[in-house]
Amino acid sequence: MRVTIKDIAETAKVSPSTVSRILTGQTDNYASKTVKRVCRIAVQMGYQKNTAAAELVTQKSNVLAVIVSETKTNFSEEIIQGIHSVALTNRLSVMIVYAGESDQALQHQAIKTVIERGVRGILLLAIVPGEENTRLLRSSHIPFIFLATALDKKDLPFISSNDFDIGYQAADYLLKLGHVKIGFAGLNLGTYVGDLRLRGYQRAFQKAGLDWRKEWIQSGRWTYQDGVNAMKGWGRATELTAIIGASDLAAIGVMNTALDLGMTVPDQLSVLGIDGTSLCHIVRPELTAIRQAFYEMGRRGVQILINHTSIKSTFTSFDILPGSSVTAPQ
Amino acid sequence: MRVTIKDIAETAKVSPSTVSRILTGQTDNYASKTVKRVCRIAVQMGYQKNTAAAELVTQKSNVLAVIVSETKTNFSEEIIQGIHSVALTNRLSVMIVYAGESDQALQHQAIKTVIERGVRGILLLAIVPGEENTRLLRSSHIPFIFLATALDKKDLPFISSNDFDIGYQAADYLLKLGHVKIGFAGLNLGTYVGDLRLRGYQRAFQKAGLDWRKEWIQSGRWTYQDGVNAMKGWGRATELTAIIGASDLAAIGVMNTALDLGMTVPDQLSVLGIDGTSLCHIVRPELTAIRQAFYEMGRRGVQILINHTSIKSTFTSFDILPGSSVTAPQ
DNA sequence: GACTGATTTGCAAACGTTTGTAATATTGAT
DNA sequence: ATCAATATTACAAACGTTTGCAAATCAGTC
Repeated sequence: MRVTIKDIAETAKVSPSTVSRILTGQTDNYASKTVKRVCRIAVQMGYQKNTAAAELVTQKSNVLAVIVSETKTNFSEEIIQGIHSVALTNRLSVMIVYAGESDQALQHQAIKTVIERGVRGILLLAIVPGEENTRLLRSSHIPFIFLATALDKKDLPFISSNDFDIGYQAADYLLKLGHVKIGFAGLNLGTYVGDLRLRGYQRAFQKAGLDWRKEWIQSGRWTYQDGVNAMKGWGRATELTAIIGASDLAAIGVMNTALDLGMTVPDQLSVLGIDGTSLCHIVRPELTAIRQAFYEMGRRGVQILINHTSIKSTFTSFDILPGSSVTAPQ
Repeated sequence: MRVTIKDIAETAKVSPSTVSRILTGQTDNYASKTVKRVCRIAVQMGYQKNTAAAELVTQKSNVLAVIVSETKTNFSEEIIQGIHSVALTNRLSVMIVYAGESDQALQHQAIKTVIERGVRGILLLAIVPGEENTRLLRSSHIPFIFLATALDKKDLPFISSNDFDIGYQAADYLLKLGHVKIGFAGLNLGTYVGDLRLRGYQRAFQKAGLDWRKEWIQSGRWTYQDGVNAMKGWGRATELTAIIGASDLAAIGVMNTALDLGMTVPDQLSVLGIDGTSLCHIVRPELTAIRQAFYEMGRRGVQILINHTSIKSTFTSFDILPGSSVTAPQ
């Protein structure tokens, strides 16, 4: 029912190939009056290109796929905005597919869907792939890159912060302020990222010639609730004078719970977040945090995928987002 | 270079049509040993269906398009999750395209993109379309529906809350608690939604036999900053005893600013949000809010689009999300 | 008016799948 | 062995676009 290139060709008294070339902008070899007429008729008839047909014959698509984990962190949005910004200037569409965080079946489904669509590139957000899904990605010969999560396997390309450095800098920042008993809440231990951040934290203590204790580390899965639980566990009378939240949400969980327990932040307890998302500004006191370059991750990810250079892992930088939740120990 | 249905057909010594039918699950009319063999070979050869080709011939796609406004509200995520949940069970993919909030050119671009892709349905999030884009949508004959924003034009289908009722209930809730001087911050006046909420607010006053004053209404664009500005404008010595934020963010802006001014919430000033997103839980005091059924909007939107019944506007219900930011006047 | 060269346009194949219809193979009864 | 009925598979067209190459048209020159 839709009007096709053929219909236009007929009413314009030219061949379909002429219409096609004109509509795709190859107007150089055409008389300008033909170009005008064809364009006018196309608009008049309400022509809409059939992308499926075009992609079929050209064997390529203008869609970027983003596979997002369901995880309840909140930085995805920022990354996706970065992705969109570059996609827009390159006339690429973005298709977003959700996959469970570690549900390999859902992941598989998502990856398969986008491969079958022959997308131009695949960006995987905060996703840790299993063996089989790694194979699937590779076999597709579609460029792909992982964002916001470093990976164990050295041959999978990713863009993320250096998590060891994050752990190190977070601890170092507090140590330099004079804190010596520093908690770490909500870390997902057992994951590559979680373990790295912890090692960075430990290294900072080592460099400072100080000891850390096991009970200062409360693991979890980066969530608000993990922060709440950690703080409840330590309790009001804790020896800790500063706490690092493994994510902004975890940090806010810690902070709110501390406040609920009747403690003051930052005077009695300093709280430092990791991520530096917009949440930091809307809580009181404003959260001081290690700010990751999420927007930049998204931008760079797309750029790497569409430049046909080799796809290699890189780190984005991070800095301190100043707030009011951290101070020197009183 | 990718392995096609033909390749499978050759190695399996059957015709392409056999392979196609088997791979699409029409196994009823095939000998089970053929089915087994074909499936095995397909997997072995690493076959991935070419969706573009399939969509071209079947003339339909399994993609739902979501057009999202860039606006800095934060409920989109919840709606999108609702959309995904229904999409998943119906084996539909979701393509998300960003468009400016009221930039008609960007909107046009986004709509055109998804139409050209022949998507199965279009969901427009918090978008107010212009004349031309309305025509474009209509002419495509693709089912579409607007979410989270009611529309002036009676013939455009939407799913949203009844904004008049929201304004009414928000004011009524505070009036019933005994407040009589109630502010309203961040409303985007001049938009259909903003005006409706204000009229609801006014009606509640009227019903209570009370008067409201113009300077109690501070317009804006639903943002955090608008809340901040409104509260700064009223100042510490305001006569107001309660304030409605036009969005959660606006309410939080009001609340934080009030706290920064040295006021206490809710004792000196009650603050009520509109939306009821997850933000309400992470601020202190927890924000009491009118909670809209965003997840439900997403779910219902998809259901309406894929059931081939007529697409009509409906309202979703809302309720009060209890928090600690509202109390009776002291 | 024929020839040249440049400009403009058309032909036809191809992309990989689906599907209506036709063809073939199989089975069981005679 | 023959036949009918059924179970299984193959043929071929179609979807709407792009694109290499060939064809047609045109302007200018002799």
